[in-house]
Amino acid sequence: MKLDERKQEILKAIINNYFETALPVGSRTISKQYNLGVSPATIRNEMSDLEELGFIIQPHASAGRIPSDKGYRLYVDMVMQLQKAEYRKLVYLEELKASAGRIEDLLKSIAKRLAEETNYATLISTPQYKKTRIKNIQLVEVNSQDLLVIVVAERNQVKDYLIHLEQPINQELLTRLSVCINSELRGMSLEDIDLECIRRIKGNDAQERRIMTEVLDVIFKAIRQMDEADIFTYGASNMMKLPEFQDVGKASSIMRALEQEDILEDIINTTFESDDGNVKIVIGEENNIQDLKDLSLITTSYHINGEKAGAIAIIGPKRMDYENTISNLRMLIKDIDELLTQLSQR
Amino acid sequence: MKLDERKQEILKAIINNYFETALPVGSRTISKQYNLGVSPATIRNEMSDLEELGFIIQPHASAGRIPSDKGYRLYVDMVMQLQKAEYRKLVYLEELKASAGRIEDLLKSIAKRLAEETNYATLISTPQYKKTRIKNIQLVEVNSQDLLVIVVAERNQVKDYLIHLEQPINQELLTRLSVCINSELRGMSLEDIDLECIRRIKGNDAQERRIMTEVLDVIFKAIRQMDEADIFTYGASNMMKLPEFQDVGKASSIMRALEQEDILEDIINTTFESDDGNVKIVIGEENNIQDLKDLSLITTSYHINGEKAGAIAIIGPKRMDYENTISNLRMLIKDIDELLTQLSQR
DNA sequence: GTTAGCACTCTGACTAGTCGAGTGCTAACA
DNA sequence: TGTTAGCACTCGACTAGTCAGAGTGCTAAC
Repeated sequence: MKLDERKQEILKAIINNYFETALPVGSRTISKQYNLGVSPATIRNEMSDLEELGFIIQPHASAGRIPSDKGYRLYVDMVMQLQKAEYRKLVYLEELKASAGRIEDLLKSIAKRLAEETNYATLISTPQYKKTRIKNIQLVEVNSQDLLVIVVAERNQVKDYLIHLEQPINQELLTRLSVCINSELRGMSLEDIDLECIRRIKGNDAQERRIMTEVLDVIFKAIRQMDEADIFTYGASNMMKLPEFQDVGKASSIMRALEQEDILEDIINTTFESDDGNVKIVIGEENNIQDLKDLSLITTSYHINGEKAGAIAIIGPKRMDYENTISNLRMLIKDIDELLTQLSQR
Repeated sequence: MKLDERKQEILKAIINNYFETALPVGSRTISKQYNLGVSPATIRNEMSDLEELGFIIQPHASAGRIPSDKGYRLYVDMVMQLQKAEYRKLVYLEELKASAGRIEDLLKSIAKRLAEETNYATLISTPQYKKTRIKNIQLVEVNSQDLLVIVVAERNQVKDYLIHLEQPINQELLTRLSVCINSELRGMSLEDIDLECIRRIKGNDAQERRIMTEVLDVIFKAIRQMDEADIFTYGASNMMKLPEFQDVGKASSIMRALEQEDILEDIINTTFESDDGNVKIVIGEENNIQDLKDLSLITTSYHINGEKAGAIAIIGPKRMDYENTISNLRMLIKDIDELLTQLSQR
């Protein structure tokens, strides 16, 4: 059996109608509301075929039809093809840019704003870098016994730690230690640093060894933190307004899923790894997370200095407004990459 | 009418039973399950009195009774009085202490852990200080045109910003600027700094003015960020497991409330302001947040260096396990204050 | 002051019936 | 051969009625 033009039209009509009502769609409704020039009976025959082809599902014997994941997929692919790359700058970005100084804050604001605008849930990861390289390490004397260690790494990421020392220090000692650390560690990532290198840094003097041990400790901690990404969610409760989640069991399992870090990480990682610079759509069971089988994800990665750095996901019902959401995200990602790159180079 | 001993017993029985079942409690149930030595009829009379006194409510004509906010309040006050200060160290604190380096991370872990252990929702604010005072400002040259500004403030809080400059700088210039800034700003809080002071810092040299303008900008930003507190929630979806929130409308309004920043801020601020070193309980409509009228809050403040710094709240149903939760929180707060003080002094 | 008894009320579960929306199948039509 | 009208059938949603159970308030008796 072939999916001819009329079948496609009918499928589109079913999906469109279901998108509006969240209710199974019958043959009579379609015949009346979309003038395809055929009677309900004919449409019934076609619908029977569509069901056989796997594009629609009948929840029970005398109900109308609803789209299957395969049906949604076909529809979404059609939408994506048709969509022209009409570009308009997102107004709120300018606003956010002005208020945010840090990359992380900007990303959070964007996700929050996106959740408000779309009325879906959003997910965002802070930049995740593997093997961040050390650029520069500064040791600064705060008091005579308080030492500030500042680690500057690639992309101008900065972390600092305050160390309280047993014995007093002086600037001359610090300068010497600083030169030594920098000459050994500059350009290194965490896994480049071996025991031999650590031995060389620590040196032989007992007092210096004590200080260096503490300093190295916080340097490693800093780099480890830079390598890691955080994930934030917004607008999860938007899901509970939707008619398809009026069942407490369903709503509850969704809310729980959106609180579970491993699930969120899974979404972000999958997006991140399959990055090809485009917006991706995952419908229902296409992702393998059971608790999210009634949801769709629209995901994309963002980039800093042309390198992929993190991911954004919009989570909504399967009948979500793909067209608008996708185009929103497309535009966003275009501007955001530029903005983040600026921020990281400042 | 007086609340004599038997009435109290019956009230306690009603509350206890309601705590277990979340269902209205009838006179017969009480007579059977708690041997008070009187018949259901007598209990009915007493219940009628209790209702008149405002401690219990009858949801509808032929249902049993449920506690009113006033009834809960009486019960909670009794529990709080009885509770002996049996102190046991919370095991997980040691664990968390080991893994966390930053105050913020430690607080987050605690809130997360608390949500898991209690099966309620938790809320935590990062330390909020008003009028944070500047302790020390460092200007560090990263590259010839990149300047790192490090602001060290009271309680050893550190914030850093990287500034990209139009013209190159040298260490000698930086040292001069640094001395000038520190002599003017040390010990100041944001509101102490006036225009006159800013004028003095900026000086007369055009080049220096340009640099100083940018530097001051990020210093103000840093202090403003230190004064602000962030709020984090965990375990909100725990609420949806409870029988009293099986109604989607209720569940949804609760989830929405727990996402709204102003509501969370309200809870934290109220707790923070009424701090007297003790655990506080807010039952139902005792707080003036409509969306939380079906919930109770158990709240407390935590302290750093003996000064109140932030707040923790546990949010659960009105029939939550006050006794255990309170004693948990009491123990936690005892250890946590110490731990945070340690972390802030290191 | 306590209790037994009774009439009453409300809820929830169950049943039966009706209505409307929808289907599939068949036979007739163009 | 594709399209359509007609018809029997199915299912879910709604309504009304019944019934048992849990609970109450009131009264009279202990």
